[in-house]
Amino acid sequence: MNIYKIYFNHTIEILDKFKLDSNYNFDNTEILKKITLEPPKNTINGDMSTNLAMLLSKNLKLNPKEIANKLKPYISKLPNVLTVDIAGPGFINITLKQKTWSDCIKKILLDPDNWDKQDLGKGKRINLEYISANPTGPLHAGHARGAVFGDALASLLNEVGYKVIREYYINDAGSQIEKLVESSLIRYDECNGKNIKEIPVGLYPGEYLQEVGKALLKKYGKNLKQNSKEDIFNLVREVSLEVIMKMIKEDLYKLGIEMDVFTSEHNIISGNLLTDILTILEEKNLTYFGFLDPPKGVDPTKWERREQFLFKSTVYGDETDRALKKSDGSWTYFATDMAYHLDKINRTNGDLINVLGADHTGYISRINAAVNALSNGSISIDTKVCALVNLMENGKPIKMSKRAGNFVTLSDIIDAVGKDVIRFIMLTRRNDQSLDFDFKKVMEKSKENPVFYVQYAHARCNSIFKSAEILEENLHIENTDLLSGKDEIELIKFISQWPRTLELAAKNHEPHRICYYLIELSSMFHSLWNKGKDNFNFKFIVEKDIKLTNARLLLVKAVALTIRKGLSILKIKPIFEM
RNA sequence: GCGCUCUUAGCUCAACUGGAUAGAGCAUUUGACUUCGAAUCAAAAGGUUGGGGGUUCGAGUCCCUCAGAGCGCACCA
Repeated sequence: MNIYKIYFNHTIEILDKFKLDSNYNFDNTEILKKITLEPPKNTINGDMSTNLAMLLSKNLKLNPKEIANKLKPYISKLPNVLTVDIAGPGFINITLKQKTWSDCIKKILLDPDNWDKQDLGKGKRINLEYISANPTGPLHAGHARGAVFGDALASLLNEVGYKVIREYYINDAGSQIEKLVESSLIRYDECNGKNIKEIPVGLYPGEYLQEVGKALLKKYGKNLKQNSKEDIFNLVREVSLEVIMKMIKEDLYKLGIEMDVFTSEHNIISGNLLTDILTILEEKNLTYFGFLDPPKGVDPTKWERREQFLFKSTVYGDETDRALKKSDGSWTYFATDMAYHLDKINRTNGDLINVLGADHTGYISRINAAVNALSNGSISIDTKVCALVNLMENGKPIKMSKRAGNFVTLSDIIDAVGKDVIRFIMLTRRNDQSLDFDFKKVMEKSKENPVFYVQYAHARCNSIFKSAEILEENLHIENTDLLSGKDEIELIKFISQWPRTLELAAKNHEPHRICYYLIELSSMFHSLWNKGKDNFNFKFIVEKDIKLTNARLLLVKAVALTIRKGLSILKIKPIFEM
């Protein structure tokens, strides 16, 4: 039950009626795209506001206010309208009867699980690829943001009716895997009692690889190296990946994340997909052997002009064409990634979303071109970029150096502050803005810490039920029209905006909106709570008035319910007692 | 050098994707606990949305330009 949607639909009906009645002849397809019905930013402008008159003014060549006046009678006739005002440059502001709002609480509580359900996705499938960290070591702090962002987005899209596939791409091919194998072998020797001294530069020095060494020793004993070179490589590769992916999965699990699909780059390469993309591209005449211009900034002495096998990504807006094969004839990373995207397209039969780190922004346009070419433009891909996270300790940045080995792992952070705190804080900024994560601040029990602030509001709700000595679920859903205080009604209006917030967050792929909504809802609730301190009449529990108390407790219940809904999308546990 | 992403109050950030007087929190000043949890609340003050142009009924949001920050820039992954 999205009340704003209901009146939005009324507005569209009015447009049709108005067109008919007034004999105006105009094409309203543009207007239908731009028409809005929103809660105004400032509450003095009523409950809902539409820009319809302003949009019509272009077509009718009339002053928007004049049109608004003509529309006014139509809107006044809509159900439960108290007043219609024309304001500013031509906004039509609607105020509904108070009872409409108090009735909302009734509707919400009569169907608490489903009142906010909306089927935007209509069961459509979406493939959401996120994290996809290289399988060469455990996840570190920087991975947390993309992980949480992707996971919250998946959860959010599921909530509004999409069928989301949570996918992780394992980059288990290429030179970094060769280095991993080499590094693992050193650790194997170490476990075998050999003194290994320092790990050579360029290899992976992390001690976590000792786990791989141990696993190798356990599985193959002391004679692993008697196998052929190729066999050793494959055996070590397999065990290394197994051990490290297990670490990664465990860390993700600790963060509340379970992926649906893990796809291996290695498998993509050994399958038929690369010949498939070649067939598609060649059919469209999108490949050629040729030369690329040197990029402007590159040192000319280092530039070597050579012929390459290229994909015409410029056809789809990329800045330059991209190489598909290396000079030794093997496929480039981009080519296999293209094949991987074809794989996703085939399996998903729906749109794609990629969540990347900020250091991969330069990669987006070529992937867009690839998806466009491979799907004939029928599949859309949205790439969300997560900006940097600055780890701080009490306002000062924590210096990390991979070489010195003192980088903070994801597991460290989870152990330090808990998964719920990480999940919330990582979403308190838009994804494309960099974010400070301060270990001290996120653990603070004060308003400065938004997780605490929201949880505290929820705990307070619960505390009221305890004081009233009634269980939330035993409240009778009646007398809601006793909710008549200005702040009570404002709070109800804000709760009524919840489905709208969900919709906006889902459509724009912006889960941070959920966090901001919850913070504001909590703020309104805390405020109302304190009203009762200034004035006895505003307390939720009014000793001598059971009916009024019941009505107010229903409002509190709706607040608690909405906080829980929001948190559950973020996969955060609500706290009932601090 | 080229491209992408950014720049909003002293600080950290929002702003319903083009809407009305740009909103919060910190910090500052001042108030509210014999009463449902003061871990909270109320109020004041704080702005030429980096500068300059343009598009239109209307711009933080779109276009151009300049300045600054971050990231990326032929076979790596």
